[in-house]
Amino acid sequence: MGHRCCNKQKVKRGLWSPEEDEKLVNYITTHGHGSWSSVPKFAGLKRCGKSCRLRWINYLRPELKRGSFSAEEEQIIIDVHRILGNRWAQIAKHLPGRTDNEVKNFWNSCIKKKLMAQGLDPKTHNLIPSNQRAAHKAACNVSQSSQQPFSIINLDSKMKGYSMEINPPILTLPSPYPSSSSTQPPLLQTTTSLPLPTSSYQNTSVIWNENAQNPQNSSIFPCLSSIENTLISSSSSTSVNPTGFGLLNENSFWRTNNNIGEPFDAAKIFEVMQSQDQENQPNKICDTQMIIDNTKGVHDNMDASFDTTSYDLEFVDSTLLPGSMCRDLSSMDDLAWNF
DNA sequence: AAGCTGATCAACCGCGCACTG
DNA sequence: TCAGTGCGCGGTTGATCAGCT
Repeated sequence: MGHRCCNKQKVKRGLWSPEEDEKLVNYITTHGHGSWSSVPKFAGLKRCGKSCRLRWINYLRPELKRGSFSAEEEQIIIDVHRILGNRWAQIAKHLPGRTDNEVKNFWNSCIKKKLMAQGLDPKTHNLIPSNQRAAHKAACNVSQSSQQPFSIINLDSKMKGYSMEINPPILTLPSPYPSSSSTQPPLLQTTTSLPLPTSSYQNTSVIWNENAQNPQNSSIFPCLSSIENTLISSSSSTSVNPTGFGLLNENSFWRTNNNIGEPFDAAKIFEVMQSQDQENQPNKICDTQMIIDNTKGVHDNMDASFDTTSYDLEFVDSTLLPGSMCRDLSSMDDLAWNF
């Protein structure tokens, strides 16, 4: 059974020969593909139009980048996948020269296993509950030592000790208050116990959670089991928080490279994002940080401001933060989840 | 050297959407 | 409004390769 577009004629299948490739390239470079269904006829190929299209898009296009994925590309895939899921074509748009097929294959053959080896659910990017993690680890027979660690959180020393929240997975770190302070939340005991990388926090978007500094308000994460419970409940949902923007409110501040501490303005954010998009920068807003004014709690608005069922995918896609979202699960197990 | 196994990747398949008459 | 057609996308398959025994 052939494709609907080429049922009438007998078409060749399987691997393309160099001669076929040459015919297709010659035809498309001189005439363009126009209607794909008519390409094989005019190009002198016994293939269906669909097959020609696929061959051109995935293999013959001159702008294609061949070779293995760079670490940066890998991180972009992870970041974008976390938000968009298996929308390979959308993900590939963030990787110039890469095809959806290539990205999909790379994900399935490589990234997926790495995430699983690190105790992450490749679908949700959340931690797999501890009782299921062992089974996952056994299932994916990948050597931890050979893994290039991902970063779910990159912090530098300036940020150590602050309470932050990432959603999802949600993670709260201790407050900036000295350990002697009575306001020290009963969360993690010391920040230095966290084996977090100390570089490139500029690529990490974080949400500061003032409530976490306040034991009275701190309904989240009083202990690890709560964290894990949160993660578990989060991972049981099929929805993901696309950007974390939902945590922002009017008391939030927005900072770009040239602009520090302006009041949060969604329209302005969108404007900046669009302008950056127009400049076709691969790392659209990598350098952008959301700085939350921690004079007011933002947690109260979390639930109301983020509707997992109604966010605009196009908007999300246009405002992605490649390399700027949750990072580093390399040490997630350690982080752990060792309490 | 031969056989086995897992990884990789090119290509196919089927579905859904958009467009057109 | 509806059927037909083409295209794009995501899931899956199968051929090939590399590493191991």
